[in-house]
Amino acid sequence: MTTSSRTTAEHTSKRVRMAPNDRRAHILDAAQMLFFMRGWEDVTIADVLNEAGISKGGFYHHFAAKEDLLDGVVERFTTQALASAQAARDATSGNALTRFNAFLAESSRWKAEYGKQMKFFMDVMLRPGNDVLFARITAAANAAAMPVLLEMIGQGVDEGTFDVGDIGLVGETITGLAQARRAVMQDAFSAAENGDLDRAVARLDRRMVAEAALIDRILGLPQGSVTLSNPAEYRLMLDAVTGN
Amino acid sequence: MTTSSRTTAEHTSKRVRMAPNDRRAHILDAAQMLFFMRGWEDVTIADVLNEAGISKGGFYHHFAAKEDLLDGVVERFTTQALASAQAARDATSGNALTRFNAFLAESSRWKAEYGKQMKFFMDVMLRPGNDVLFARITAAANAAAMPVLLEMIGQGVDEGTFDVGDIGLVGETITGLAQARRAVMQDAFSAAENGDLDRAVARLDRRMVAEAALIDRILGLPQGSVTLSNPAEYRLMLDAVTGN
DNA sequence: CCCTACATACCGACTGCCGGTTTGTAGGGG
DNA sequence: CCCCTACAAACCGGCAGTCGGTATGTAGGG
Repeated sequence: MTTSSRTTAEHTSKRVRMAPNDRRAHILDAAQMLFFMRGWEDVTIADVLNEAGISKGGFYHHFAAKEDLLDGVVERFTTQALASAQAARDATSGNALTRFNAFLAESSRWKAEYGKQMKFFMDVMLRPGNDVLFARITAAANAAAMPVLLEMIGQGVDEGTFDVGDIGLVGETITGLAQARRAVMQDAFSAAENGDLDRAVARLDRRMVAEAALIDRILGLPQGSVTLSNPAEYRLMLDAVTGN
Repeated sequence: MTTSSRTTAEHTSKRVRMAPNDRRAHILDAAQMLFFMRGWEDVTIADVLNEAGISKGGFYHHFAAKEDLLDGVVERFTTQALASAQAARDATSGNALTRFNAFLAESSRWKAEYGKQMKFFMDVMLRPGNDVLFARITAAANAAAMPVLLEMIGQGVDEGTFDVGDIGLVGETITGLAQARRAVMQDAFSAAENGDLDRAVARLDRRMVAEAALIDRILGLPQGSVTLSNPAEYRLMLDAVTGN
């Protein structure tokens, strides 16, 4: 009934003033949605303007360039994505392995919860031409996750739980694993879409088990220490896709 | 004095007919040089036209789009880069470890030989905004190197030399290492440019030793099996930079 | 309490440039 | 001689970014 709160555009052409932070967030919402659906190169400023229901001048009052939008979206998204996992790590006491596993578990849970959006995400990321978006997001995510990772590995080394050569290298390798996982993810997603949910879950789980075993080696842990397998959550996440 | 063979542009506007393959290569030369110096987004078709001394019509007669240029350059470059290493592997007989080390050694030698171009390469790749170029090249290089890697790992597993869980995952992890190395490389390059060659060599060598140790673990080999350290070559490569 | 002066959010026509297309032409092999 | 291919050059549509101007507050003096 009120004049405000339109979900999509529909120019009222009435000028609405907002607090800078709110407007920024509002524009970022529109941009993020478009980027995740259609990628970076395919989305024009005009699209964002239309979606956000704002003018060009208004936009450029809050953002210096199209690139700024990317930075903003990427930062918000990665911060969000990491926050819960980091909190889980902080809330867990005990030795490094326990905390590391808590971190991984919460990270996995987050992905399952946002399964549907992850599907869009993955779909778009995989399309060639969207290397930019993907590179930016993974780079930002890695940069954000790295100190968290290193702190845990450092604790493990201090405790004598972990046996590691170059800590930084190990951190990079582990984030590299998550990065390389995207191909498998895409595979699983498409399998799930074709109705073969069991196969999709199995494929993802097989990958995660292999990754866990590799990380055990890398950290100098006995096999079975790191737990990454959680078929139930994979099923949840992949199911969210088919349920559309 | 002759009308032909200008190194840079200077329109003669005289029509010169070339065999398609030659012209293609000629354009790729110009494009590669520009891309490596200024990146992908910053180079316009007009720049390439100017550098190659050809018209737009001529260009689009040989390439369907700007993207095609990227593909062409990337493919040529990665093929070149991998060829010698692959040949070294093929020429070496013996167990998997021996062949793997031969492969790594030749790959390193190639980088040392092309040190100067590598410097440009790294410089450009590191600049934000060139994610596309970097992503494409690494993706292509990984794709090209993967079968070669997998063949060797497979042999090692069959022989019982290697102890590996998921072969594909191991391959991805190893290529991931090379990918993550770029930051260290950039560090070393800039240190070398500031005259601190010893420090640069030491830093790179330290990284390579750590990588080798990690790969030992990943492949289930005793420490010291995989050799990646070669300070003399690092010095050669880094020296080529300062010698400019 | 209101009016003025100023700051800031916002608008929309306009521009320069860039990737790509179309139409025209030279020139060498058959 | 001629025709097909390699090339030239004018042209086009669309995009990111700019700029002069307008609406919406807000602070402070009378």
